[in-house]
Formats: sequence, C-alpha cells, structure tokens
Amino acid sequence: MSGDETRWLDPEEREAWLSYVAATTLLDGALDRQLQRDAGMPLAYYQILAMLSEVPNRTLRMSELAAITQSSQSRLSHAVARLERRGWVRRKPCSEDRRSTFAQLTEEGYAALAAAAPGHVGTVRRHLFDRLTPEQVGQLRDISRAVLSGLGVPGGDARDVLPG
Amino acid sequence: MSGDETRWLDPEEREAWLSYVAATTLLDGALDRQLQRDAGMPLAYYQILAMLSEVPNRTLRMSELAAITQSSQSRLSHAVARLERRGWVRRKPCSEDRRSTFAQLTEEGYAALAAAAPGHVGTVRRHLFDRLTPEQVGQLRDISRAVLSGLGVPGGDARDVLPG
DNA sequence: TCCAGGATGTTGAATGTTCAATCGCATGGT
DNA sequence: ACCATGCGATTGAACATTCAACATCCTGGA
Repeated sequence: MSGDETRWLDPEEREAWLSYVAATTLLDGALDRQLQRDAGMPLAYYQILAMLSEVPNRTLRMSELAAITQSSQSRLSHAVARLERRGWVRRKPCSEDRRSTFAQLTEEGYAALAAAAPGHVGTVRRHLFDRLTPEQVGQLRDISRAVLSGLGVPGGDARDVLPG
Repeated sequence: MSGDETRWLDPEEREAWLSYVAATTLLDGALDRQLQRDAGMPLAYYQILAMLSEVPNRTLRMSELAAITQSSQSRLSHAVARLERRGWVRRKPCSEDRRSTFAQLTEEGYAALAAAAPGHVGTVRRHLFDRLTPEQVGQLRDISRAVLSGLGVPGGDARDVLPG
C-alpha cells in the first residue's frame, strides 16, 4: 500500500524456490504422462477415482470430493462429467439435501483404477521416494503441512493411491 | 514384468505424499490466482518473462527458454505466441541457425514483469518461506534437487523472480 | 554431392481448467 | 408463512496444455 518494502528472496530461498519449481513441474509432468500413456487418464482424474475408492460405498458428495481433491467445484463438475461418460463414475441425487449430488465409483471405474495403480505408484516411488532418505520423507511431510496450515487446511489426513 | 511385486507406499510415505500433493496443488493455485488477478498472466507466463529478464540482451532461443522453464516446445511456442500478441515478447529469426528463433522481452514486457514481481514474491513469501525455518528451506532445496537428479536435470542453478 | 536422420519450431485438434453467471434448494430471521 | 441470503452444483466461453503431424533446416557419412 505505502512505500516499496518488498522483501525479495535471499540466495538460500531463491535456490530452494527455483529447485522446488523445477522439481514439482517435472514430477507432475512425469506422473501425468505416465498415467495418460498407460491408463488413459490425467493425474487429476486418478486422484478423484482414488479418493472415491477408499470411502464407504465408494460414494461422496460432489462438494466433499472437491474438497478432498483440492479441486474447485467447477473443475470437479467438468471432470466427473467426463468420467461419467467413460462409465467410471455415476451421479446420484441426494434425497436429504436436494442441492447435493453423490458421485459413486462404478465397477468399471474401480477396475480402471486398480489397473492403473501399480504403474502410478511405481512412478511415484521411482521419481520421489526412492531418492529420499527416511528423514527427508519426514521433512517433506512437515514442510507440506506447514504450507497447508497457511492455506486454511488443518493438519488432518486423507487418503490416496488405493486401499490396502 | 513377472509377478505382482508392486511396492505400495508405507504409512510414512503415504502421509508425506498426500500432504505434498495437497500443498503443491493449493500453493500452485494460490500463486496462479494471485498473478492472474493482479497482473493478468498465469504463473507459467510470469516465469517465461522472468527468465528472459535475467539473461544478456533479454533474449533466448526458444529451445533454451523451453528448457529453462521446464516447458515443452509446443507449450512454449503457444505461450510466446500469446505473449507476443500482448506486446510483451518479440520473436526474431536467428541467422546462424535458421531453424532457431530468438524470443526477446520487450520494454512493455519488462514493465509488466516489474509491476507483477512484488505481489508475486510477496505471495511466495507469505505462503511458503514465512512458514519455514531456515533448516526447512535447506531441506526443501535438497529434496527438490534429489528429485531433479532423477529426472535428468543436473544440480546446477538457474534464475527466477527478478534480477537484483 | 546427396541424402538420411536429427534438431528446431509451429500448428490444429482434442483435452482439461478457469472464470463468471446461473439455477434450484435450504436455512434462518421476521 | 415469507423472503433474503447463501450453499451446492452446473454451464458455456475463454483460456491453456498436450499430442501428433508437419515444415524447415542442419549435419555427417556414403
């Protein structure tokens, strides 16, 4: 608002930032390409299916699904529409609150997820966890949580990848 | 190739992974929205302008610019086309190798970048560095570099944000 | 010299995401 | 009971990215 008091990044921060940006961009791209190539879906869709797969009845309200996948409602709505066309997800109206819609993973959707999971997890492992020490895994978790707490997300947990 | 030997994520890895995915997704979204709102450009375009701004003559070959911004050539070509329409970047042919094209930051582009930089850096600081200890900044750099080394990127450096 | 193969860059179509507007429904206050 | 307000979800248009195909040019070897 008033004077020019921008605090620029110091050299340590700058290096960390550049490495971080490059690493996340490339990692994201690698995961996306692997899934697109081997399973015909982008990473965002895999995450939707994965979240649904781990929940009772494989069903969630659209708004809950949006929250758990860090997606806007609009984005999720478009995504579920496309997943529905592929037969991987089914919409069902909610009788208690008729504004709500349930999204349910179909059998075909579960099968597609189960087929995609090993390749996806393998890629995550190869590109990320195989290169980190156990200490670094903990550090990554703590750093991520610190960022989340600044974006209005409680330190709670969630689910992904596949059920046990 | 043979039996089902998928190594799933253990609980530590799983937690780290879920936190990481949520944090990067939300951080990316926050940075993108801030820039779009305050400067009318997505983060990817900011990074293109920032890289050009820190290089002699504010000029790079398209392929170099693609490499330094972790972008595919196609993506960069589309992006530069749009930046050119806005008057922020100019293309120039390369006489030594006529397959190549130079991309040069215009004065207007530099002005747009300079106007956008304080808000962008402020957002990075608020959402990321203000929440990390100095140790964690170093950890983040090391983790990112470990990932980069597994994706065919040398541990070298690069530039971003703005020149000094 | 000639040409095969690789490098550089662009293009169009298909796909995915964002933004703003909108619709129907629920809730709480009067 | 009424209605203002806000929530849940969807839609269409604009925007951005990916993928495959293409055009152009360089390079090295026969």
